Amino acid sequence: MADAEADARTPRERYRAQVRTEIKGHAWEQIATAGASALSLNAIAKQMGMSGPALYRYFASRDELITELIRDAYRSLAETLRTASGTGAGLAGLAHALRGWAREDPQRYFLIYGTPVPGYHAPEDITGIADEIMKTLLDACTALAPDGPPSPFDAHLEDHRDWAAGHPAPPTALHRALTFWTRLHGVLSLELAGHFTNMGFDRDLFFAAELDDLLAHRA
Amino acid sequence: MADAEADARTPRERYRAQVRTEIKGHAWEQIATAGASALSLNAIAKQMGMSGPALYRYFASRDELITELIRDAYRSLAETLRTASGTGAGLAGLAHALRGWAREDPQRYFLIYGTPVPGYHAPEDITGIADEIMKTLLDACTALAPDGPPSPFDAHLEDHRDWAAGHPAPPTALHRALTFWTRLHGVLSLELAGHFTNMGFDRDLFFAAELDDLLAHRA
DNA sequence: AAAATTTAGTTAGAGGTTATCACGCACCCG
DNA sequence: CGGGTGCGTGATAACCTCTAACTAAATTTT
Repeated sequence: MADAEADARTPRERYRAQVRTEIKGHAWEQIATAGASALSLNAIAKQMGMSGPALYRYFASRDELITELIRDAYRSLAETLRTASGTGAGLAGLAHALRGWAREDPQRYFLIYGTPVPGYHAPEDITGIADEIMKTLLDACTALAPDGPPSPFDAHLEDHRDWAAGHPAPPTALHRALTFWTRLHGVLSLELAGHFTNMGFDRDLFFAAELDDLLAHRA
Repeated sequence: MADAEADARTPRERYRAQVRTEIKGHAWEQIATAGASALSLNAIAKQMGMSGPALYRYFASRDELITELIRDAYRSLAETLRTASGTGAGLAGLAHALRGWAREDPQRYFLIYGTPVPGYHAPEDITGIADEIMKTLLDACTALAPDGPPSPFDAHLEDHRDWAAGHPAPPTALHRALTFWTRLHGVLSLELAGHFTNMGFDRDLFFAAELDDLLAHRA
């Protein structure tokens, strides 16, 4: 969890960066145990032994802190997937990396893919990270041999591939990337939210089955 | 939106029920426009022209109000699906009913399937409604002809079918019900959260494609 | 080195929230 | 028509975010 802003020039900046990451550490702890809506700047300050308003030297508002956490979550996910992509394990490797990352801290996953708050819009640079995530996903999908003729929806995607940001993936790969995303999110999100808890079946097996179907896609 | 508790015996109970539903009405309004975490009892009271603590005559706490809203959301979804099931449109009908219901009020959908708050556990009777939803889903899946030999995961489900609550669905139907749920939730959840907004493709077409794949499932 | 500036942290306070309490008043039932 | 029941009130406590004014310390400039 080495923070990028830990190595700064002047001692002042070093200290400032260190306090910022310590604040974020306590914030993550609170989020993991009580959810993002229960995050309290006051409580964080108390934990750090200083009084409330001091935190406003480091984050302009509660929303800015949360935005920063969202940014870090995106960065962490992007790095996890990039690493998994580097091992050459393909789409399946990406899937298991995603699931591992999500189960490691469910609330972090929900910070990205959970209930949206109606007013909120993520800052521009975050969509950049999201694009990188999509890129590694598209890479893995392109690596798979195209299996069968493009479906009608594949053709539609071919005509609306702006979101691929110039990635040279064939239309079937575009489609597979999309379904990879939505299907795994479907399983994962319900699993993490505890909707499977009294259902008795094996979550690992179900995820694996869903992944298999995703990989063994015929035309 | 006729509430079940609207027709009560004594005038007192009638009035009480009416006020309760009016409170819930304002609550839904707030949730739709600002999300559940921004729901404020105080604001509701102000809207209704009475002062804060009065609402505690009708709901013991903010949590109890939200729980009641969740209950109503489940009931509404169950009824919607039951109705769709009655029209004989099959699984596809259920899918479109689900999507229509979700898009009608995204925050209501997320109240059920969105980010879980770590401490919270839904009361017993809500799981009963969830069971009914699963039942109508299993009915529709059973109505479809079983297509091919059961997969290994189908076999696993056959051994862990407690969640089906005695429903006589064949294992392939159990599996299809599960994937229907998770896959459509995956698409729907990301769509409602706005993750598709700048991607250019047609959400209706994508949903239809995902549904087609779900229905045309080979072995 | 001393002075000036920047920055961290403090307390006080405004305005918001949930929730409890004690009280008055009105309604409904016997 | 009297008396219990229940509704709504204001006051209050304990939180919350966030602003403002001030102190003290560290850094930078002269």
